[in-house]
Amino acid sequence: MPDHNNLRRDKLSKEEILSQSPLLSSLTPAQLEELSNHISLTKLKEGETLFKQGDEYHSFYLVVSGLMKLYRHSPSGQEKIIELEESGKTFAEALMFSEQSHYPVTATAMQDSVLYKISGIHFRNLLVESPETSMSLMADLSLRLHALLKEIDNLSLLTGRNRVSMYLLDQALTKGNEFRLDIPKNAIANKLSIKPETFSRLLKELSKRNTIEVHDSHIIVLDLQTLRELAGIAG
Amino acid sequence: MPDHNNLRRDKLSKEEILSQSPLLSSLTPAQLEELSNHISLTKLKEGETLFKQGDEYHSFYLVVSGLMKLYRHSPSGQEKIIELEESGKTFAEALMFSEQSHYPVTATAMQDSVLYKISGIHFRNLLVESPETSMSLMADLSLRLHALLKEIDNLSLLTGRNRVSMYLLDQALTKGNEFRLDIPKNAIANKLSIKPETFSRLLKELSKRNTIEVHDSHIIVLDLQTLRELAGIAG
DNA sequence: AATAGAATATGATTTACATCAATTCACCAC
DNA sequence: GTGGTGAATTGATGTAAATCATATTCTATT
Repeated sequence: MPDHNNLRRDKLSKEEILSQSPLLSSLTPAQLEELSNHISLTKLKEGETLFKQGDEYHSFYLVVSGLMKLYRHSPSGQEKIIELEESGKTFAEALMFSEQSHYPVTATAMQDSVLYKISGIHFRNLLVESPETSMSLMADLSLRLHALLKEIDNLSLLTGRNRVSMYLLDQALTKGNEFRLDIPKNAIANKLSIKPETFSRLLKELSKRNTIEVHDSHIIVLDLQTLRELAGIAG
Repeated sequence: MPDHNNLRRDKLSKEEILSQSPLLSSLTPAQLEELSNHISLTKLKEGETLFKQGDEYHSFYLVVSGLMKLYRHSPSGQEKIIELEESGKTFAEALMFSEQSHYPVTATAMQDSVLYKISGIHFRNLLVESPETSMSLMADLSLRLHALLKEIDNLSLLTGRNRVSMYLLDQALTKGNEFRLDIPKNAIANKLSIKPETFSRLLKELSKRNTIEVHDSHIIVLDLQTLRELAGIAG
């Protein structure tokens, strides 16, 4: 319901959409024009898989609309969501450097999605000619590294309870004290590296403590302070 | 008098040592010469701390000799080793992009160590003129990204038992079936995100199953196949 | 409306660890 | 030697979360 942006987006030209991405915004119009020939539109229905972990790399992607789930398979058949990419985000661009590389994750659409598919080789060539772009890409990579470091912290240093609190806190701070969980609960649980059952129990526990109120996916935060404490600071 | 090696080392020019690093190898002699003015030698005794998590960023480092431990602090005072860097490796180079940035980890010497300290800003300026170097830096960043992704996998998908097996397997494959643990056991445990007690118990368990033999830090792998299975494949 | 199939919720049980505590051992200073 | 500090081991106990099992929705499709 809330997403007016997507409708707007469809009216924009390829170049306009592309230049909204931090990764591509430092390209000159000429460069963008040139690259544009090696960019194509990809549409996916919910549940469709774009590429699989281990597939040979050729392109990276920009999410125009929809929601992509990037996840890894373990040998035992479990999966772990690494990232959920929403409109405006690029993913799998880190791979264009290692010549002969393979996707380290599987990418599947969680909603009907529209993506731009951008040729890794051609973008790479562009980088060689545009130090500016290289710089901004490197800055982006460095940001991601930070985010992953923090994720490792969370996994190894915090409990599931901490992570759930942190997630709710984060949502409350960006969306206000009353909000909807916009992703299915089992996906959230996975992202937080706990089982859906545990997620459910933890939500219930927080309700009982009167820290939050839960009505299906509608959440009301009653006690931000407690949530902060349960999150283990760090926010 | 007897120690020719060290004398030799000292005879290697700064440039020669530096150019062995993948990150610096694509610089032209002139560029390297120029950068050289912004590189200095740093010596650390075992236990000394180079920089702390949160310190303001100014330089990245190349390990000439020794062993550096990079770790993060949790609010509750725990620490988690993110990386152990040995000779030839560079670290903290991902930060040179964000202007006003801070080290995301603490770096402490685990042995007496010698490092080159390389000015982030100056190196960054060089990148503009050296697309090749940018590429290799981006490849490096992208590798690290992968490594962290894998670490996240390990933490969320595998058990401590899996990780210990994987660690031993890895050691066995690189050093042979009989090897020494070259890092204190408590540091290994930390790297694997388990407690030293648990590490000890798991080693014992593997001994009992006749998968390995343990004599203090001397390990003999008896059954590589079992180790492989316990590691959950993936190696 | 009827039924199948997900996603959720709740309960009972098990598991892998952490935690707490005590002991031994090695290494170093004096 | 004596004592001290810190690493490693071993044991007893506690606990978070997974697992297994069963309801309870909720949604989608015919």
